[in-house]
Amino acid sequence: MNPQANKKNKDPFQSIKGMRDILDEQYYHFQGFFEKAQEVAVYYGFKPIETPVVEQEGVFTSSIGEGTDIIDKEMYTLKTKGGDHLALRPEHTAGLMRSYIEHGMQSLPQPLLFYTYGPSFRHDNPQKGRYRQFYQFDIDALGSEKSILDALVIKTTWTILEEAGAKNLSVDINSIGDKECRASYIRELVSYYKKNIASLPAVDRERLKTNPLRILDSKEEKTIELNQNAPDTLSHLCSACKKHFKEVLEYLEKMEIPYNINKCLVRGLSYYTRTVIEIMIEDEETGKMVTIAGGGRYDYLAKQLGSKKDVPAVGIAIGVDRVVEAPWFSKLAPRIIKKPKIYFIQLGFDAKLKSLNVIEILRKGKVPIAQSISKDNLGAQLAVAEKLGMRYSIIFGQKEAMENSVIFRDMSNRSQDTVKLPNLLEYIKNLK
RNA sequence: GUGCCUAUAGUGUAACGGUUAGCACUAGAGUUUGUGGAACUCUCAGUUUGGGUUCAAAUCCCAGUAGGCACCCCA
Repeated sequence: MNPQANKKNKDPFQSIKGMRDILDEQYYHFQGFFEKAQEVAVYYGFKPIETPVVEQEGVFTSSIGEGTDIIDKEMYTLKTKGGDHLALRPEHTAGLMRSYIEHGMQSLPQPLLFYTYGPSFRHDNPQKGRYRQFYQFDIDALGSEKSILDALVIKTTWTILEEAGAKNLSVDINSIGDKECRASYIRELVSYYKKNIASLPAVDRERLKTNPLRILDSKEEKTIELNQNAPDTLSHLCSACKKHFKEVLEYLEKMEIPYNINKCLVRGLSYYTRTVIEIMIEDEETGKMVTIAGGGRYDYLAKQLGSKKDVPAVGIAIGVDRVVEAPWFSKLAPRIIKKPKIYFIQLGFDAKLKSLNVIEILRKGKVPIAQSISKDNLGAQLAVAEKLGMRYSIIFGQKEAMENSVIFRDMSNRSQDTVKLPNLLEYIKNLK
């Protein structure tokens, strides 16, 4: 068998690996979360923005950085018939900054606070809470290097997550410095690892060449041991970075956000500077800490995207799939779902014909209802209404259809009135 | 990209290598049903895909695909 020929055996109509349909309850969970997140973001002064899902490949390669896994093996790239090299966004930040530069937003009063959300794409192997098409909610503050913005972004994210039901969140924070101090720090770090290269596992030797900072959050036991005595970023910060970091921590204390300085916290993306953040929560099943939001400051990204001036900025992305699937998620209901108090029961063909008119009256009167169009008998339908916890039901049968009226039944005391259709809205209004 | 585990109607499940792949729920058609969780009748629908072993494969073997878990990486 030729294994290459087998590759073509894929069912052409099957949904692709790592991608899924979002339906029913789950759809509402996403929608409910996005509504709540927007509400909080707007409250803190963030404005909505939406950038395209596809960008020129260069937007991501030059910002996220070649040598990172995201670019080297996880990005969905495509070539158009016209020969353009495009890519599905692997995250929101690069596109957001591209938009800022392209629209000359430097000339607006700074900073600009944005939120954005939607799908991103990474060609990664799926596992729990991890899909190839995944959803992020991003909070970003562009155009200022003030430390209060780092704190504001954290605070906003924190609040969104708490409103979504998260308890006992933990914030890991670190500073990886700027161009003043980072280069010399990395040099020192590299020389430290080189000195101890004998006890450095193979994976991390590889990282020493590609991205030495990442050795700091290695999971290799030997490396973790080694990292205890590794030079840490904080003591190598230049005075400006040190001050910035200290201020961020002060703000967090004022806002009563508990944080944990994690000297081994670094970021894989090459555009990060100074503050790096990760917000984690304990997974109730495994007891492990799971990252549900992450981000940091990216003061140099703008220049990498062709801006003549630096645009200091800071942002965090929430992994929405992980939030919505978590057992603690409070299943926020979207606003379009109104919880009805009235159950509409219809009996017989004539009633069904006319029932649409009755429903239209109720809809215009903004009275939310639930209804059954099944042909169950009256008793069964009343039972359903009972089960759904309806306070009232409207019974509309042959007789009522003839008489242009409905029976309005109070489920709690089983009393009922016959109400003429023209008086129905008035009658309902008087109930409340 | 790597490793381990898994795959039977829409869902949940059953079937020693051996009859026509069974059951429940759901769905659809119908009968009955005018006041608090109805009954009955009928119907649709399945062995993930491709190979192999065998007289015989849902069952054993190989590969593909998808899902789960872990690594890598990351939100």
